[in-house]
Amino acid sequence: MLTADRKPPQAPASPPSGEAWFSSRLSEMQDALRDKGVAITRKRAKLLEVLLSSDRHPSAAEIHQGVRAFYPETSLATIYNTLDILKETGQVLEIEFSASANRYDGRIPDSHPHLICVKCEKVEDMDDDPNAPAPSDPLDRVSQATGYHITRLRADYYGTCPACLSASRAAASLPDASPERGYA
Amino acid sequence: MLTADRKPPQAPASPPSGEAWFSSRLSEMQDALRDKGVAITRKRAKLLEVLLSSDRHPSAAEIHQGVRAFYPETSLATIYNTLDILKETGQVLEIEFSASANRYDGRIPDSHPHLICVKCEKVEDMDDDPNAPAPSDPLDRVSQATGYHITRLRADYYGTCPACLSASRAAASLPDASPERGYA
DNA sequence: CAAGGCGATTAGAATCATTCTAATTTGCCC
DNA sequence: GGGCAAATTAGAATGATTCTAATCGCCTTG
Repeated sequence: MLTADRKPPQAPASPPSGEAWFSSRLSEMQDALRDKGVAITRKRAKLLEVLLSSDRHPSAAEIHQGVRAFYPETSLATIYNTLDILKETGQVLEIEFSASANRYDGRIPDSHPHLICVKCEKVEDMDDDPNAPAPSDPLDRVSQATGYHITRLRADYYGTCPACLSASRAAASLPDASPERGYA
Repeated sequence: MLTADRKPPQAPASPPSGEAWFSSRLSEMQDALRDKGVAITRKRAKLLEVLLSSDRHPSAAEIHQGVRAFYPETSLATIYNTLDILKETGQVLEIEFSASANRYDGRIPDSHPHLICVKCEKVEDMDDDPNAPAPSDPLDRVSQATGYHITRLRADYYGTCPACLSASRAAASLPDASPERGYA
């Protein structure tokens, strides 16, 4: 269910709302950009607004349109560029799809489960803790709780494997280790 | 449920192995193709073998190489084509990435968690039930259990949202509903 | 106010996995 | 052996994302 309150860590927040939340989250993102040493231009500021104003986890193209409503000269490159910075600073969560455009969550940038409609491509936040006790099949449980007909759970843990960890430790002493391309 | 042989939860799963397992799984896939009414050609048979022989969750290009070792004339289109059929029949799990090639799991085609190294792009099965009781932060828990340094959990539920469900129900009576593109 | 510098921005080209297309081949049924 | 549908192919098309090289805007300093 999509409940509506502050929760302990790991239980992602519900659809956040309210002017107070909005501006505090906005400052957070702006601070992160400032800390990174990049300018908060008008277009970037508008991008943040667009990102926080939508609960539909917009794609880069949708954000582009939103910003262009105010600054028609904005190019897609600027959107991607800024999203990259936000990703680096952990201020936006990128939800990857290979068959369609990636979607971005600026409201709740920490890992949290989503409900993804395979028909209309809606992406919603879910307040379910995937590690909560499971009385029954999780697909059924979530189906009942949400009204979706859930057919698949994607639960993947991203990190650095033991081999790569020791490789980087080695690289820390000896300079010039193998430069590895990853999913980071 | 996730694997045939029971393992203590929360370890990197040892891949299924053994000749018995291999041929039974192979028959399963072949039967699924037959049921679908498609021919099991030599190239397709080889593709299945390649898929089951690797525990690295190969990409389409890697599968292509594997098949080409035996049938050098094989084109990538055939690989994608056959993978599509396998996806439709639920015989292969596609793990989507937007920044690099998708990966395919033919050994365990049902939803299950993966460990994904963001450096070397290794993809491993994990025998963890994400709905098991969580004594602590799941990222820490999985890190300790696996030796990975886990930084992100992607936990997304795919299904059909209530609105699309009633739309299809309507479409069942009245013909000609809106044809919706999705993540299916 | 002028010059210099540097990050931000731009348009368009490049990339790359995946899908499509139209033509060709294969294998099976009669 | 001829015919036919399915399988396969090479190569073109697609589409999101990234890259590139040039330009812009703005701040600082003299």
